[in-house]
Amino acid sequence: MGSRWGINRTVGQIYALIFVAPKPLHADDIADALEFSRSNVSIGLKELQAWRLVKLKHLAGDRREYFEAPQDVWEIFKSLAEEKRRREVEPTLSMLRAALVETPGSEADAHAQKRMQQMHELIDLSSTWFDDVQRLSPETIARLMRMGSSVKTVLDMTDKLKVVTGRKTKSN
Amino acid sequence: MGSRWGINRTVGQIYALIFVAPKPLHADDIADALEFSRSNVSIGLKELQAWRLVKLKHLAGDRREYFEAPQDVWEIFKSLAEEKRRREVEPTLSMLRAALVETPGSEADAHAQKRMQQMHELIDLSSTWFDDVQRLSPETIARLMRMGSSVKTVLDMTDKLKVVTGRKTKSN
DNA sequence: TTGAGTTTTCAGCAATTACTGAAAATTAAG
DNA sequence: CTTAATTTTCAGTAATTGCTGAAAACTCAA
Repeated sequence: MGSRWGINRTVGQIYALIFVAPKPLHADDIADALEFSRSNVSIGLKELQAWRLVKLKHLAGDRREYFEAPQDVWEIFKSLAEEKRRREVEPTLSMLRAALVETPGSEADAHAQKRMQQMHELIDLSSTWFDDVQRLSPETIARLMRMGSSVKTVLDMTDKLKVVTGRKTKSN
Repeated sequence: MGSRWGINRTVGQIYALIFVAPKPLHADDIADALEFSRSNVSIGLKELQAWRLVKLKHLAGDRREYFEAPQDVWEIFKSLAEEKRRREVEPTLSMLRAALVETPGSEADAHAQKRMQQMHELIDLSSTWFDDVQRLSPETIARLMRMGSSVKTVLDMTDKLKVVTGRKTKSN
């Protein structure tokens, strides 16, 4: 289920187990529950740590390493998005930028650059936007989301207000 | 580059070529340009059609099938999101729902359900929201995005207005 | 209806990715 | 320092996924 987030099946299973568990787990718990080899679990946990999806906990009087998932699901979502951005989005943007500074050698090249420019703009805009939104309080985000498409009405209303009071709109 | 959208390397390359090309291409063009076997290209194109990322075009006086990418990048983004939703998000939500109607057999089960409930809410909320936003005009979306986090100010302002005029807010 | 041009299918091979067990490394208590 | 508990590494193997060429199927013009 949902192995399309850049992590593979087993790592996903390990994460799911940690996510639903009522208390932190250690590697043997996991290997035991899922019937994976101990080494497989070790690698999986490393990967989950790299994605910052699990937190390492040391329990008093126990040398073993315990892992747990953040309690707040929105937190999880943010980590995932951040890592995905760092690993995939940013490298893509860099490559596009590199291609855009080349001098086009033909009509076709020039056209390709135009297309890459469009793609760059879209990706850049979305990721910057996501970054911004991420910084809002969870409540504000929830409010924004619950509004759905009626956000348009609010934007329109705001524009009108600004016109009336003689202020310039931010957009355009 | 960006093979994490659920399509593999070769399919990605095929798409990139079609995307930047100034005019529609046919399968042999692609096989030739990328040095893939004809069958590989055929399969790749099938997949791109399934994702609705390329459009089939029949050119007059030529029996071959030509393919091109939508001109509007936002269109591309929407197709991708829609398909991803249909293929990954919806099945995930169904599985979560199925797990949520089970009667928990233990404390641990009950806790697991609580967690799954949280996850379901988050995913459901985000995907419904995306659906809603998708229906806005490209300009409205662009405006919303360019606003970034200052959208909060607008929401706050709106709330105030509603209080003054005695109307209930939509949120909460 | 035939056949040339074109696309699709698929069995077999290649490449990649994932998993295991055993051994090595690390860690902390005694 | 030693030792036992624990984690990590890694070579070998298993499983999965991707690619190819050849043959089959399709399609349209004549």
